[in-house]
Amino acid sequence: MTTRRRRGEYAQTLARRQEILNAGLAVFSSSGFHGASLRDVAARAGLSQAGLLHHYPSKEHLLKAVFTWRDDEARRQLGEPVPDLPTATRTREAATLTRELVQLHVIVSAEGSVADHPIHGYVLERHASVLEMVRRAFERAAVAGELRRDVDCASAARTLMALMDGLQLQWLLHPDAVDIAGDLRRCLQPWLTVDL
Amino acid sequence: MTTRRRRGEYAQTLARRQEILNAGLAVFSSSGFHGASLRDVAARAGLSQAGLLHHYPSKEHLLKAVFTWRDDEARRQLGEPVPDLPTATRTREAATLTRELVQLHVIVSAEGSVADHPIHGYVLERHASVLEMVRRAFERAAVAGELRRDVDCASAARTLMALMDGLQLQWLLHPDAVDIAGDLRRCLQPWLTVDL
DNA sequence: GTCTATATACTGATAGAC
DNA sequence: GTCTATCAGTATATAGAC
Repeated sequence: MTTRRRRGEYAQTLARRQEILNAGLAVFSSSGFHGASLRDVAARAGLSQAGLLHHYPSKEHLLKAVFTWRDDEARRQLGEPVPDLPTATRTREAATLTRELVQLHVIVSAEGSVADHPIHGYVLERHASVLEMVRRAFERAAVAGELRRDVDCASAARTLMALMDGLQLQWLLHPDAVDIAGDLRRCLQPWLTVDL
Repeated sequence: MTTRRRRGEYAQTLARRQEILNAGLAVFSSSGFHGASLRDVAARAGLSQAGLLHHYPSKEHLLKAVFTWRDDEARRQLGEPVPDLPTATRTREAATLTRELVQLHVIVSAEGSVADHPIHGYVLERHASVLEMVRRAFERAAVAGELRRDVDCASAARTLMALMDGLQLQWLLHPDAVDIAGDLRRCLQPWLTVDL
């Protein structure tokens, strides 16, 4: 659909929007949606607030753009389709936590849990989809005989996801007093028939 | 120190402040600190914004007042001093979750994880103190022989707390698709030598 | 203790020149 | 595509009458 564009112009616009997204990430991740100001984002991206609104017509549009950009990026990084449990765990352990990204996730998820928040639907949807992905990973582990028979996949998925969310918050508060990978392993291990 | 006050006046002021705290809880819990407005709080408490500021001289003071009020209440309800692990778990299970309270905790904890947030220090402090309380509960369980020898109390405490935080967020998003008590039990059980 | 009125600042969004 | 200028709305906080 967007084929046959004059190369130079398009690339420049894309680059500009990327700058804006980066700036938006920085601001939203430290102030949430309500606390953020478009002028602040614009200043960081090196253009005026009106200039910003040319690319993203409202604050809500911008937040959604930042969010979907990061989600797609994360999905791309984790790899599609759904990886198996040990691989996913190892990938998670290897990934360096970026304060900005973790804060965006934690703050916007919390804000978005309220029904009338502009991004509520999106947060809901994403949560369900990630949960489903994790559940499928557990089910595949079960089929592969890596999971103890008495473990319920849905419950395990909920637990694992809750744990990750909680640990990320802890890491934000006390980056050095936390052992995410270790705590995850120790919580998961009793459910498995194989070593993590 | 605050003895010998004329009863009537004092009680009336206290009641007024309590109304304001209730209103503040309602507003802060659905909009966080940044999204909340003092006019909104004042309106719900049935007085003007200037009237509100007479009792709590700034937005920050009000948030702190709401927060400490709720914390004290929670501590009082859970019982001091630190209860043992099975008792605490059972109390937790019995406590009905109030959307307002859970949201206040989740949203303000998330917002407060940022260093320059007005309540950052408070969130940090409270997190550490709760974590310490849970750790002590595990250590007492260990002494009582209720804990498996290979379980590290600090790690278990972090994990349990992270799990609680994460499950509360999940409950906000999908109140019916969650089994907090069950998930908690299934996660804790492998560490214990007794049945929960 | 509560009010009205107000100071001051910042918000998101729009209009229109270039 | 970017800007300046501006609008209308809202924010917290203060001043001072009652």
